[in-house]
Amino acid sequence: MRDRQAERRSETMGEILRAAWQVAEAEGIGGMTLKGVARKVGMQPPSLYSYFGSKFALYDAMSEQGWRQFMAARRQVSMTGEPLTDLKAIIRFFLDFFTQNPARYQLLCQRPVPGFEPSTASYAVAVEALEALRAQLADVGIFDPGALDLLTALSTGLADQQISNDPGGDRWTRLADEAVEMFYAHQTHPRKGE
Amino acid sequence: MRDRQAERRSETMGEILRAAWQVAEAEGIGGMTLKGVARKVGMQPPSLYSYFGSKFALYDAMSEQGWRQFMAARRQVSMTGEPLTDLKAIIRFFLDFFTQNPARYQLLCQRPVPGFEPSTASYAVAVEALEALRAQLADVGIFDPGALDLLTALSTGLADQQISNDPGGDRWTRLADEAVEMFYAHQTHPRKGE
DNA sequence: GTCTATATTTGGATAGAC
DNA sequence: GTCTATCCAAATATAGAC
Repeated sequence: MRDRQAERRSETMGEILRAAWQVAEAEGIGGMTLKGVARKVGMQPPSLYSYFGSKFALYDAMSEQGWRQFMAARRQVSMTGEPLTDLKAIIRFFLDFFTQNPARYQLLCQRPVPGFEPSTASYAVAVEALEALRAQLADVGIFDPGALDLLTALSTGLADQQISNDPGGDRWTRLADEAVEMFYAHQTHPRKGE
Repeated sequence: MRDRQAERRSETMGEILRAAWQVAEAEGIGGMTLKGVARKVGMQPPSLYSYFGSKFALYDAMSEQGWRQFMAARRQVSMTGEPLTDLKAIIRFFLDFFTQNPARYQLLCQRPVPGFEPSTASYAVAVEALEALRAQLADVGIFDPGALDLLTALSTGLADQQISNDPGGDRWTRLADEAVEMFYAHQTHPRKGE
């Protein structure tokens, strides 16, 4: 038999999370307040404590949800089977996903809230996302861990610059394909020892 | 005749700034409080207002000072005259300068404090730093504005990943030379139309 | 489960004495 | 120029009624 009680509860938690993201987007992740979230969801601030034990717990749930959404959306990116093309698609997706929502980038990829660190559960999903990128790289024949680190630096760097210095624009995101080509060429045709 | 009054004053401002950086380093840039700064400098919080009109004004002074220190330290980097070698040195310097002090990176390269934006004076120094990098690129024969953006993304990406995911280590900073080689090779030997 | 009321803390900022 | 005292606002969190 269905547990309507539990369904309702998780539904409300979803509403709160959605409201939290909206507030974070508008005020910055550090500027998000329980008052703002409560108002957006039509509650009084104390009521939120029935669902999340603290503000940090809410941050944590947002973090985990963010990475789950990342993975879910990532699976929707259509792959062609051509390695370089697919790698480009993944990186473009990464940039879209995060530049589209700077608060998400801050919470998931940085340490914007003094004192807050994601729980192990939330961290695990992030690791999963990194592992997916590693697998993608392996598909195109790149196995060097340093290459993976270089690619994450390149990706987050583009996202970060885009968000910080040209919000809403495409000054950096439009360099995505070129960046991947540069990266790919470097990994597959190293200058050293050739 | 020397204005001892003014000298004393600017000296004290320097002390406050130094204390502010220490607090920011310890608590995160967003966790910096006037109380903490005052205690570190041996004052009561209200006394700070004789020197800085608000917390944001203090942030702004820190930002400007940070970029000035960046430029000053940058000038000390010894140049060989060999384009690629010198570019590597600049980027290594950039990474050292910022990973050495994450709070500095946050304040100077990101938007970590909701509501705070650097004043035009402070921003001007940042622009100067970017201009210096542009000139450096021109020296090695690279004039494409997109290339400059790509290099800033690469640099900040390495710094960001280093600070966020391996603080105190060198997992990303050690990739600096390789990153510059990759970048340089890409700019000087483009695949397209060759 | 949600509310009102309130506790608690904290931090930025001002007033005015010295 | 620095202090004490204080204000004000905001935000997290708890207690207890309904």
